[in-house]
Amino acid sequence: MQIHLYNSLTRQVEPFTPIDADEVRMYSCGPTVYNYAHLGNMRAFLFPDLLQRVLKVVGGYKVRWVMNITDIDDNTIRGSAQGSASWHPAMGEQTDDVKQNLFRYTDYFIKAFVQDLEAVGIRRSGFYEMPCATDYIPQMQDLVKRIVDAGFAYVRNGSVYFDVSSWRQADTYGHLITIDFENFQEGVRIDSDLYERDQASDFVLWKGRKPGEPYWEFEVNGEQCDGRPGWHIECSAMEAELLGLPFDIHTGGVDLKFPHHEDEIAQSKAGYGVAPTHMWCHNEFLEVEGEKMSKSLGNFFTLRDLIDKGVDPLDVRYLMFSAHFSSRMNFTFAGLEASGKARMRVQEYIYDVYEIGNNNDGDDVLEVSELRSRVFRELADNLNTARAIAHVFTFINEHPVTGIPHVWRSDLLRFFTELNDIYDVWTIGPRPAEEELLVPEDVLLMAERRFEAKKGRNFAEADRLRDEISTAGYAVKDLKEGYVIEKL
RNA sequence: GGCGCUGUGGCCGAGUGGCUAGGCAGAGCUCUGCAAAAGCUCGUACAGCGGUUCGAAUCCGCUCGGCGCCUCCA
Repeated sequence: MQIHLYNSLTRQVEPFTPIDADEVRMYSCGPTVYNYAHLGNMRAFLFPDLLQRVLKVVGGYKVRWVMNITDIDDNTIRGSAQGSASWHPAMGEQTDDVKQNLFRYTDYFIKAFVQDLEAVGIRRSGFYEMPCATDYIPQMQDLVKRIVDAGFAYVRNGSVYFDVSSWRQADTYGHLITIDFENFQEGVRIDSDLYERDQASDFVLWKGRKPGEPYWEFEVNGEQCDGRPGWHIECSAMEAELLGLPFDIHTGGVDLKFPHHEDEIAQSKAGYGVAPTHMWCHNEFLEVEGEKMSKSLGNFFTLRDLIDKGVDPLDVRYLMFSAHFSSRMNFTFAGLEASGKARMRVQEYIYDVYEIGNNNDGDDVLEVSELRSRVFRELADNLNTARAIAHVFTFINEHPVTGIPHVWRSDLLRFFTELNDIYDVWTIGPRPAEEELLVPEDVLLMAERRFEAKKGRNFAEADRLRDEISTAGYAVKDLKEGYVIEKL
């Protein structure tokens, strides 16, 4: 099915066609690993996961998906420095080797990050590669040199800066946003690193080494420039190395449009002579309880915070899919709970489908294939998950499983399997056998006594025992014959 | 200040000028000793004002509110 996507570059929805017919190449801006991923991060990573799955399942493409990990920047340096408050005992002892410290620090958060991704159904197997910036230093240095050689960068005190004003004479600077240069150049940009720049608008490609910080040797035109890569250069270099230029789709959060992505475009064009991609897809921000998520407001949540509260991370995944990725989303606990219930309703329906009896009243399977094309059409249309799932619920409402003819069964199962290749929040299989709950003896006994009391129409005693059982953490529910005990 | 986004029923959230998305909550009914669970039924909302139009949540203008980027935050 033809996929349509909103392109931030052209500001419209356009039909998507990969450059190479047999494989879509896609790059996503990943995390800086100095902390646990928060909910906003999860949204920014669930977006490309959804996208690559839709490309595979609905578009029928193979996908080569790369998401970078920024492991060298001010934050990771600060976090791994001697005496850092964010150094975790599990990282081991700090050594005298600052680079060693950096890697121990980032390794810890990379592992945590991958765990978090897996928890919300972003599988490691979905990626072609998750490159760390520090593994591609030579490629970055090569790109920096190319830009210098092309005349669009200059060295100043051991750092290398991109020369925006000379670039503007050669090409456009401001593809993704409209830059007001009058305002821009006079801007109050304070360079806290005390580096000199020709203009406030120039950005750093390579940062000269500072005492006590990790660095890599580098020489530019005879000048010694030992230091570390700037943030933007990482992506430009790794894209070229792992995907080749130009590739098909670049994703990231809206906040990265400027300066990060704009600078990426400028660097790649200046150094490689090619724009990285012609399709930029951005996800909007996540807000919490109607306000921007921030530590000071006390509404800042990592995925781990929620898991600690007993939240099923798959409910988080489902919740993120309930709104369009291009609109801001308001995270609330009520909404999370609603998502959990909605998700379970579909799950129950899937279980029920497995139990469809020999009902041969109908033979028309068209409705299932119509459901499939309706749902997939929405997903193909710029990933409209909200409308897609609405069709599923409409179907469920119109077709209670008890009235479904047996001939629909295999088609429904095939549909839900396909859908779950994208959503990945359900179990496609028969309802699991009633787990033998590890119900304590005394609860079993109380339940049995209650049942006897009930049979003897001693309802007061029955209710009293039910209260006692729920105090113990279990719920007893009556069936036509007998009862079941569930954990609360 | 510059650039841009946004305001939908109790909550979340789709909506391409005309055909009352969907979910959750809530209410009623059925079932039940009572509950729970389940099933059935029920919601005509689009910030305000004005305009364009046969017709506006949707287009235009203004007002009010919220938000983002311009600060190495997804």
